[in-house]
Formats: sequence, C-alpha cells, structure tokens
Amino acid sequence: MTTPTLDIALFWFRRDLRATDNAGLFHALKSARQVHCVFVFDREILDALAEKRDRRVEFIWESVGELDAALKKLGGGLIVRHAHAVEAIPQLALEIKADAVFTNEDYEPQAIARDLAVRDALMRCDIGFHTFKDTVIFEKDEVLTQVGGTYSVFTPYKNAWLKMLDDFQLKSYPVEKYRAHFAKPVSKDALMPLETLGFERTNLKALGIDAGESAARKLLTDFVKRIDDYKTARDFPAVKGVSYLSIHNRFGTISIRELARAAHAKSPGNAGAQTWLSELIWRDFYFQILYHHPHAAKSAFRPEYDAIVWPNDEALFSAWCEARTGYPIIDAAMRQINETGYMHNRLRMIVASFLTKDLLIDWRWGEQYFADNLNDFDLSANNGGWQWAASTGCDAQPYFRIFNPVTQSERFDPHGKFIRRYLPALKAVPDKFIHAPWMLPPLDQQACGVVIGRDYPAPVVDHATQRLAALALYGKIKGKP
DNA sequence: TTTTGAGTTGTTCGA
DNA sequence: GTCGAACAACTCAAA
Repeated sequence: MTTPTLDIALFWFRRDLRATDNAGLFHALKSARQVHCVFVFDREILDALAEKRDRRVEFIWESVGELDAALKKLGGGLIVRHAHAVEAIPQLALEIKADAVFTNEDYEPQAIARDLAVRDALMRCDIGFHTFKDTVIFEKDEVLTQVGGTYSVFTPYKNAWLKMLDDFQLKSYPVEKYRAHFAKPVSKDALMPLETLGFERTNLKALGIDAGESAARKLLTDFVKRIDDYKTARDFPAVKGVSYLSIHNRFGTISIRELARAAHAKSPGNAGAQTWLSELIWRDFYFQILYHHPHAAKSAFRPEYDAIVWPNDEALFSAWCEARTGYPIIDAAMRQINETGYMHNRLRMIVASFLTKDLLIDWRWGEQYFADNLNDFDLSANNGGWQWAASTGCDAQPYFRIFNPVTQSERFDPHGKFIRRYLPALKAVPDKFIHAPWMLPPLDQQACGVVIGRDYPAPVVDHATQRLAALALYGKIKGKP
C-alpha cells in the first residue's frame, strides 16, 4: 500500500452513485489520509425542473440513501447538501480544510462548464481538482484513427475499441482496499427528506424500478442469465429481452466496467453478449461524439441538414406526445414513456422515425420530449439516437431509410401483445388488424367494440403520403452547402 | 496521393 | 411469399 501524499481530500459524487469499483473514489482514498464524501442536490438542475414529481430525482434520492449506508459500512459516510454545486463544493472543501477535490469526469457540455468554474474557484484557494475516467470504458481521446483523428463512423470506432480493450480497461477499482482512509461524516449534513428538496414521491416503486447499487446488480445477474437470447429478444418490446440497466448506467449505480466484464467474459462465441457489448460501445461512441462535436447538442451533426425547413405542425406534435396518432405501435410506445418514463429501444427508433419522417417535425422537439420524460435520459445517447433517426447524424446511411410503422409493428410485435398492454381499447381487435385497425371493416369495428374515430383515433397522417413528403423535404436540401 | 470498401437497427418494387 | 435490386451518392478510414 502506498503512502498517501495528501492529508485531506473531498470526493464529490455526481453520476457515479456507488461505493464499489469507483475510479475517482479509489484514487481519492489512495491519495489522501482522510477522505470526505459529498453529494450535492444541485439547485442549478433541480430548480429548472417544472414538474415536482420526477422519477429521476426520486431515483437519485433513493440511490444516495443507499450510497450513504454503503459508505457507513466502510467506515465513512456521505455529506449531503442542497445548494448550487459551483459554490457548495469550494465552500465545503474550505470547511473541511481539503487539499484537493476528487471526482469522476462528466463529459456533457453543461457539466464541463460547471467543473471549469469549480476548478477555478478551488484554484484560487490553492485546492487541487482531480478528475478521473469512470463513466466510460474509453473516453474522448483514447480511441483514435491511425492518423490520430477522432472517429465519426461507428463500425471502425467499434473495431478499434475492441482491439484496444484489455484487462487494464476492465479492472475494478477496489474502494474497500483503502477503507481506513474514510473520514467520519458530520451528522448535520445527513440526507434530507425528498420533500425538503421540493419534490414528491412518484410511481417509481409501483413501476418496480428500484434504485441503488443492489438493485442494479440484481438486474445484471438476471440479465446475464438471458444474455444468450439478447441479440434477437432485444427487438421485441413485449418480451423481456433487454437488460433494463439504462437508468443505472445514467446514474452510475453500477460500474460500466462491471457490465463490460460480464459481457466480455461471455463474448467469444456468444452472439448475445457480443451484441450487448456493442451497445456499451455505442454508449462510449456517442459520449466522444458529443465531446468532440458539441454543436451537435443544439443542431445537426451534419450542418447541411440544418437547412431543412420542418413543417412542425403543433397539432400533430400533440397527437404524438399524447398517444393519439391512430398508429397503435406509436401510441402504445408513447403511453409507455408517459406512464413509466421508459420506452423500449426498438420503439424509440420507431416513434423517432415517425415524428421526423411521417409527421415532419424537427427532431429536436422529440429529443426534448425524451429529455423531459425518460428516466434514463442521457444527453449524448439521446442526441445521437435522435440524429440517427432523423438522418442528420453520424450514420452514413441514406435519408430514405424511413420506418414503416405498420411493418415494424408486424415484425416486432406480431400478436400485438405490447400494443394491447398499453391500448386496452384495442383488446378485441384481431391480430391481423391490430397494427392498422382502420383497415377493419365497419361491421367488424362494431363487433369488437372499437369504432375508429370514436373509441380509437383514425390515423393522423397517411404513411405512404408522408414518406414521399419526407423524401421531398430532405431532397430539397440535397447538394446545397 | 489515390483507391477501395463499407456504412446498426429499412422499405418498396417487381420478378 | 420470397428475393434481389434500387433507393443516390457521399464520407470515412484504411490500404
């Protein structure tokens, strides 16, 4: 064991709410004789939330509670504050007479600005600020082309990523090894009730979404048993085929290295594990894309697509948001996000394609709706996904890839099991018509109690017509700078 | 420098 | 019902 070089350090938790395999925490404990831990409920972020019932805030609050308990078990504990992080961190660092603040790197534009401000404030007090890679396997400048450039196409990025992967990248950071270096927390800084933060309980528990490290590990254990089937099962929203770990990835209640280790261990010869690992690589990919191309957060990754003049019909947008487009797969998917804050990945693609290429609405409207409503919302992945669907992003495939909502529905929800779960009005519609109920002859509509236009909306647009309109819309900007 | 091969998740049309 | 071609042409990354 090395001798600590610092006396007192502060470790700042952000999107890494766990006490195991935590790179920054490990380095803080290794470097300092005494480490205090803090989590700040940042007013900068919380005050901007209009809705006071927010599953994400509740999830964080729950996870922080479990984190505090885990740290106490290790001999430490958590200082919890409700403040502006930019001021609170330097202030706390001074209070505890810290020599340095340690944290894990956050790559989002707003986080980068916040951390710069904190670094500056700390520097003025002669306090160090050290950040570590923890959120990703490979960060911004690690996976580069042969001439040192950054990748903007996924497949070569993935190949280079896999080539670089070794035991070092996958190793765990055993926090418990330096447990003797945890400082005892001060009792007045204990976790406050959710109400004190200005928030209320949501239906998180009722939805079966459990917060914290223990819940994440339980999900992983369960998923690893199903991972062999992942490659095909992941596309069917009515099937339990995916890991459901996205929210834990968002808040770091499980280490990305732990997930990659699980996938990598099974990867050779296991198509499911390979496919899932590939999803983790996508996550790294979009993190580095946004870091190197920050303009993509607000505009098209390929600037020429900013020239598209979106019709942006507000009534159609409302129909999309409120799950009354008349396309069952779209409406069921939108009900899923509205009721649970989650949407199956296949459905995210289908509704995104529908919003941009059938309703001809700016992808940023949809991106914002997802940002407001997804429990697992992550700027880089959400932005990358929307730009992919809108054909304005990294994907080099042509813009005429337009999902047919009926075909997708038939392929990925063949018996309408998912549709019926969220649209009980369509319960009695035969499988043959569940994907396009407007095709039901009027007498049959009467018979199964679903009169189109009365019990379920007529389609707000005609796909074939809108497809051509989308092609024309994108075609207009073709070849222009 | 030039060339070559390829690009997450698709759809439609016509044989 | 199944299958291959067309959708059009560009950019990326490596050879």
